[in-house]
Amino acid sequence: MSQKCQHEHREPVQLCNLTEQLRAKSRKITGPRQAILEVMSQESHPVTTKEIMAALPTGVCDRVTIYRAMHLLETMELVRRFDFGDGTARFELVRGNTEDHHHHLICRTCSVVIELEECFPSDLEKRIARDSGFQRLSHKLEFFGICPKCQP
Amino acid sequence: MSQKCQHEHREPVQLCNLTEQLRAKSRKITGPRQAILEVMSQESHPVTTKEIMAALPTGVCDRVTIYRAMHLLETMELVRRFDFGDGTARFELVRGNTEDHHHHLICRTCSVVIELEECFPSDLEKRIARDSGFQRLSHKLEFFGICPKCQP
DNA sequence: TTTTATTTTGCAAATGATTTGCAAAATGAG
DNA sequence: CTCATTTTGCAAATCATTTGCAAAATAAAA
Repeated sequence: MSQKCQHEHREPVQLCNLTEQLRAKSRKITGPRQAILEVMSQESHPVTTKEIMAALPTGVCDRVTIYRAMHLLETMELVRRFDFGDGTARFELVRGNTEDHHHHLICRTCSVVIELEECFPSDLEKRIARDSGFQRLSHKLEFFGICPKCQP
Repeated sequence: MSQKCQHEHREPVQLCNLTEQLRAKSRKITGPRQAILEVMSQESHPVTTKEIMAALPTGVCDRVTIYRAMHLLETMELVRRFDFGDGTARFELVRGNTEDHHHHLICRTCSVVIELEECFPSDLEKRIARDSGFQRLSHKLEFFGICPKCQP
C-alpha cells in the first residue's frame, strides 16, 4: 500500500501522501502546495492561514491559495480544521491514521495550546447515536482554562 | 433572593432576572432588550442574530443592537453562546442554574438540532485539569451526524 | 414632573475572515 | 513539446461582527 513511499532519507510523510493522493484525484502537485505542507509539518499545533502565510518565504503564494489548499487538503483528510472560538479557523496536519483525532486545551489568557489524549468516551457517543437515531456521529471538543503561567 | 419576582401570572423568568440584574449593574431596561429576550424565550434552540432579527416585529431594533445585547446578556450569564461550526454565532437563553449547561447534536444535512443530556465526564475533565495544571476548565462540545430523516 | 447624568440606539463605516470571478500561468499526460 | 486541465494571483464581493458618534431613551435626583 505504501510501496511508493520508499525514500532513502526521511521526507515528511505528508508530501508522500500528498503526491499519491493528489495523483489519484488528478490534482496537481504545485510549489505552493508543497511549501504549505512543508510549513505545516513543522508546526505541532493548529495554525491559521495568516500564520502559514507568515511562515512561508515571501512571495511563495497568495493568501487565497492557502485558503484553497486548506479546502482541498481537508477533503483529502490530510488536514483537519479546528475552531478555538476566536473567529479564525486553524488547521493541523493529520499524522498517522485518519481515524485518530485529538482535542486541545487552550489558555484563555495567553492562548497557549496543549494537545490532549482524552477524548469523549465512545460508549457514550454510541449511546447518543442509538438514542437519537443519528448516524455517522462525530464531535468537536475543545477545552479552555487558565494555564499555570497565567494563574494569579 | 427572588422575592422581587412575585408576579400573579407567569412571566418569562428571564425578564424578571433581566430586570434585577440590569439594575444591579446600572444598565437600563429597554424596549429592544425586552423584545429580544421575549423572542429568545420562545426558542428552544440556539438562534443566530439574524434569526432573532427576523423574529422581531419590524423596526423594533437594529441588528447591531442585537449584537450588543448578546454581549451584555452573555456577560450577565443570561445567554450562552454556541458555535455550530458554520461561522455564525448562536445564542440560547440560560434557563435554570447558571452552572447547568448542555450540548447539541446537529444534522450535517438538514441542520436540525437536538439538545443532549450527555456531557463530558467531569472526572475526566478533572484529570485533565490536574495533569495540565490548568485551572477553571470549561469545554465546548457539539456532536454532528446524519439525522433519521436525512439517512439514505 | 422636570432636570440631569448616564446608558442605549441607529446608522454608516470599518474590520477581518473567507469566498469568488476571471484571465494568465503552471502542471502533467501523451 | 503540445494540449487539456488544474492552479494561481489579483481584485472585488460576501458575511459576520465591531466601532464611532450624535441623537434618543432611561432612571435617578431634584
